[in-house]
Amino acid sequence: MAKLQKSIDKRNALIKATIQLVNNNGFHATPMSKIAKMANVSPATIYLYFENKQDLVNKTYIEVKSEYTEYAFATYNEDMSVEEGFKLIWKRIANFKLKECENAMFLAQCDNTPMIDEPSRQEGIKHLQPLLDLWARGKKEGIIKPMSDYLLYAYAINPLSFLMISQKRGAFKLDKSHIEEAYQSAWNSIKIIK
Amino acid sequence: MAKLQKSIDKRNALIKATIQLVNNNGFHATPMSKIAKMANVSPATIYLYFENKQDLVNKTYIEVKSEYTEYAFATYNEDMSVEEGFKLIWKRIANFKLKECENAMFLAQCDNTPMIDEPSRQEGIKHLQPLLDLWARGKKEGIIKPMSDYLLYAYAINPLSFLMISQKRGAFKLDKSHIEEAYQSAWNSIKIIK
DNA sequence: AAAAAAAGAATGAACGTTCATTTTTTATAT
DNA sequence: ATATAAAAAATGAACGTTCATTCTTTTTTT
Repeated sequence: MAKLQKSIDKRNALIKATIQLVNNNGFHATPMSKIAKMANVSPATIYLYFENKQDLVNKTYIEVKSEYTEYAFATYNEDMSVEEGFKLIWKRIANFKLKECENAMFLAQCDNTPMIDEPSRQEGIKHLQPLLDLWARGKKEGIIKPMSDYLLYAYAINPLSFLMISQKRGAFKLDKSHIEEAYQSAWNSIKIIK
Repeated sequence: MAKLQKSIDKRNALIKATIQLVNNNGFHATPMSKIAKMANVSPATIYLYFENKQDLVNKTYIEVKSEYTEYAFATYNEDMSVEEGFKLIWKRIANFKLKECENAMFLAQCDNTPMIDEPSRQEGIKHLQPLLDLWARGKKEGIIKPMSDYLLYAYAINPLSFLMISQKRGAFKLDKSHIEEAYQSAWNSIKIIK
């Protein structure tokens, strides 16, 4: 395996170009030649950094996913109460989807299509563990509904992806007060109602 | 425009093949030749029924979307109470996603990628009007939170797509009791809590 | 017998990837 | 410091393949 110490820049440019082009055209309509052009690189150069197109997309996915979860959990620690912790993580995720819209869009597309191969998808899922741990604690404490994590995720987190996609399409604008309403809906859907 | 009265069968076979292949491989990895083969038809024959590949996918989307909304609203009428009406529509939608998994998966992929062109997407959205009307009524009656329809949709309906995709990937099985839990979460996220 | 539908083979363009070469960087010797 | 040789990185052009689409011919229907 070659080292390629020099050009992390070039690699980053390729990843960035991939994200933008796939977001706007989909995987099938973004040729390597366009990715190269947008990154100011020869097509052949891509193959010094990635094995092939699939590898480029897989690696891009994993990289963006890490960035996402790192941001989401950056300020969380396990001493917080369940409600407090959830609120914090949720807000960070919402914030990421607003600020890093391109990145978040790319993840959404990957998560909803067969674009990414299965091992890479699994790799991406691992990073969510702290949230699952929080939920486990919440269930034990009788604060969070004793439901499958898939259900919790579907109601607490996934709606943000839909909202972000809608916003990207220009159909609607996600502002501060929407975020607050969304949070209430998310929390109401997973908390135990006394 | 040619009539082609004879072979609605052939057209249906093409639509069905498109759905299956796009579901499993994505748009970019389903060549016309494979669609033709799966439909027992010559590649050239596709062009008697559709203008080109994009048109084939657009038409498939609109057709499946109609089927979906027709099913969703089939037993609903406007005399029902808001809660009753919502529950009914929600359950029909959930049922469709379980029974017509292939179709629902195809819609989810279309809705989350740039696969479909914008006019076709708009066309598909129109069919949801009865649900939006119901929500408008619910807001007026003080039963449903006065939020954007996008937020209501994100929490009440969209999670089902996520659950279906998870199920398709084999990660988890959506059974009767999950559906009930999901319904409660959906309703709790959009109703006004007294 | 004429018209419509379907087929298979053909076409040209686009694509992912590789190849042969050039440019840039690094290491070494003066 | 400078010149030089070796290694690494980058490139543009080229290759082989695949694909969407069309053309010509055959089959089926009217």
